[in-house]
Amino acid sequence: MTQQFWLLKSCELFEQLPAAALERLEQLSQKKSFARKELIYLPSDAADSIFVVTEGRVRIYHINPDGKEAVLGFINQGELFGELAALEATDRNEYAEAMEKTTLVKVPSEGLQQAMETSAQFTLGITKLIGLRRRRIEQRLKSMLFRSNRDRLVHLLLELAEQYGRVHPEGLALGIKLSHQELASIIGSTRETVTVVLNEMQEEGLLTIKRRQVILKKLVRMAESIEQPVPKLPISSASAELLLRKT
Amino acid sequence: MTQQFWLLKSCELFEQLPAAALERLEQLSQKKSFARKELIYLPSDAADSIFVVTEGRVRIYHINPDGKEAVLGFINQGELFGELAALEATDRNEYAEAMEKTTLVKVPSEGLQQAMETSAQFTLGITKLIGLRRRRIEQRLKSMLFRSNRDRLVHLLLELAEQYGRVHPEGLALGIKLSHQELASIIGSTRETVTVVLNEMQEEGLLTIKRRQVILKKLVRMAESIEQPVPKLPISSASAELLLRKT
DNA sequence: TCGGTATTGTGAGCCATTTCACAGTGTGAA
DNA sequence: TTCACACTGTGAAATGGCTCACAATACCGA
Repeated sequence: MTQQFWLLKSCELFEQLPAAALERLEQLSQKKSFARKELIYLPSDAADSIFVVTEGRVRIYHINPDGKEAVLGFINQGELFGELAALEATDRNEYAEAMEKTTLVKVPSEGLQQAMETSAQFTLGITKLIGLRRRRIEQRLKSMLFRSNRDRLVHLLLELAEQYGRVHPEGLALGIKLSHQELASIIGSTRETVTVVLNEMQEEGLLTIKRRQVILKKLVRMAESIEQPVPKLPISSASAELLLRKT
Repeated sequence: MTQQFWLLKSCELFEQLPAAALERLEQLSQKKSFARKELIYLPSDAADSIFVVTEGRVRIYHINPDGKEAVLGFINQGELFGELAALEATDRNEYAEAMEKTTLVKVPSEGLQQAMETSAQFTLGITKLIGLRRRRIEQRLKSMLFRSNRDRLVHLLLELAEQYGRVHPEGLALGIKLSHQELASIIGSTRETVTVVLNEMQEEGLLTIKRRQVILKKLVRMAESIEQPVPKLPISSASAELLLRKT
């Protein structure tokens, strides 16, 4: 029990809870480990808990009637998922799968609801999280609705840059490795098309791919091509400026 | 002031507030009227308030670089919109337009935030609303990702049935009139394609169109064709059963 | 280091959807 | 009732993206 205590601290959100409430929540929670590619839940499972990722990375996705996957998002260390379970007791309605060796803390909904009653700040935090993710999804829906395959890919790369961008001598490296197949299942395209488009963009000097890692070289030009603002990067503003100067 | 009092009662959500809080909120709020096709806000407007529809209907949409509209949703009497303003002070990031003569109550974010601190129940209500709408959007995204144009249209019609369905001698009539252009801008297609597909479905006896009103005749078959459950209809279960028996 | 598996590269043919252009048709306002 | 305008219908041509099939790499565990 004491070992487990403070586990939830890995997620910012829980810091807003008073110590007593946090402790009670921890006691209700349990730690779980998953191997790479192991399923955490399926659509038909009851949504009676949320999960905090203490280590690893999780992929949330749907499978449609003809077996294709549609990726809804990735959850990283320190983030939580399955949060709609905090609101209503329904089904999961989606798959969650560990992308690598992953450990989670499973927090039951009842405990969470108690916590929400305890702290308005905490509730607000949950609400903001749900709202933020809704914004992201709306953004993706918008880009799905009337954009070409290539534009959607550019869009996705910029989004990934915002979330996983790291400085690299040649540009901005994406700190997440995704196969062409995975990229395709995010933008609703096919593996082959993604291969072709990525290579086109490499020809054009917009990016390079080294050892399956994408490095964006012309952020500004890419952003302009889809008439979107250049994303805010998760790096120091000095290096950002340097990067952006290269157009 | 007294005239205005109780305006917010038109929206269920506010019933959860204690009378005092409600009264304060009403005093901060103001009633506004809009003509058909009048803009309520644009993407660059600051999101500093939410709106409750007391009369009429509102369309929420984006416009993409080449001028096409992407409809995100409709807001009916008794519902509210712009609710993400309750969480963060950012831009609207979308258009809101009155579809017909519409009156709204504009509630400033600060007042709302006060109210949220007052009542955990109220906050939970807001959160559920945001969560529900997120679910809907995810659903739409999913159907956009890997479905044909026709399937997306069927999907949309069933969704509209769920929201606006009314019993009609020949089947289930949709209580909302949308032009082919509008349908297209919801499913990310073109006006011509929607025309063709709708007529195909009419040929097949799945639906009829009378005076620009769609009447669904084979709900079950339509739902099966996209491998979705038949939607819960907003009508008495007796008439529902009768309807569904016609396959 | 080797072998097997996962991933990427590439081209030909095909098909759903878009685009464009124009002809009907309904509907509401004067 | 009439006129104008918005909406619907339709077909030909162009095309973006998908499917399929197979080759070439890269990567990882033993």
